[in-house]
Amino acid sequence: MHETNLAKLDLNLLVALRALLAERHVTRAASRMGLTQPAMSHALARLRVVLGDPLLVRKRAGMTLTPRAQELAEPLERVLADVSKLLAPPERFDPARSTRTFRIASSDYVELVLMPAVLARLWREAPNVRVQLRTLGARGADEIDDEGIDVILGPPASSDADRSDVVMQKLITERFVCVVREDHPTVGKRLTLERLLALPHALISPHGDEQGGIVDTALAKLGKHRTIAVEVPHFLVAPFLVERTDVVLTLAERVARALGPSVRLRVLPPPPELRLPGFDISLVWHERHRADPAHAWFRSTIAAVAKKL
DNA sequence: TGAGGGAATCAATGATCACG
DNA sequence: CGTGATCATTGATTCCCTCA
Repeated sequence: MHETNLAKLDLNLLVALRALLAERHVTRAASRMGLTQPAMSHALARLRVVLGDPLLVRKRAGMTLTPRAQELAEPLERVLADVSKLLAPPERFDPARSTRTFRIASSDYVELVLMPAVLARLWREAPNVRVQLRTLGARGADEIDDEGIDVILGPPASSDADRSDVVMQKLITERFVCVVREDHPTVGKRLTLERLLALPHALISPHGDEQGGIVDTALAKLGKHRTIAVEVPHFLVAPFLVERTDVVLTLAERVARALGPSVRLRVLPPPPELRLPGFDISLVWHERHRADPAHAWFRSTIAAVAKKL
């Protein structure tokens, strides 16, 4: 048998071979494996066919190994040890010793609000793991097929519902607030709808979609319209524009909070009649990672941090 | 559900050795 | 040399699994 056909080979024969090589005795090899002596004799006969060698031959002192059998002993042990390792239950993930790299696709919103706390917690338990943050595109869960992305952190995309192989866990619910600069000349402690509409607006529009944002949708239901003076693609630039101008910006509450110390902003609840909906940030991953202990640990760490926010 | 194949067991045979 | 003991091999049968 030059071309080894593993599908046709009973790999258990290798276990029998190990017993035979160790015992040099068919009867004892049989009892070691819990077989009868003829069963082991048959196994030996099959091994002789497969390997094309007598393996054990009768001599005065009993059965002795052929040279081929002696050659086989050491690699056989190696192979069987590898097989045992392969079949053993997965090793438990040890955060303290892991040097794994985790890849996250997310937005600058998540990077600002979630990642500082996540990284702090992560490295407290696993000082040697590494994290790569990638910008989340508009394709939602489809991006976890790319370049080994472990998880997506962001609002669920509309296409995600089609994917049955993707798991989604809601982490935080976010509300919107309005911000103006702290010393804004015309805005006081409250923001009425009339005042809001009188102001120039900044719009955060990550994917540059034309139909405007959530605020515009809410206003349209009231038959109102606002003036968008400036449109920016990133969450984090907009507050700095607000700080130096008279524009009003509607953005996620936690971003406003996180920037509080470094940007002089006044945070105001949006006018209640606007009925602005909130949005969710979810943790999204592919089902294939379910049994991976490292991945599970990573997910639960993120979830635990998000719960505390 | 029944045919077919593979492996185990049972039973018998063959080979080797020790000992009188 | 003959005989009994021990162990491997062989053949028949049984059992179990798979697949049509």
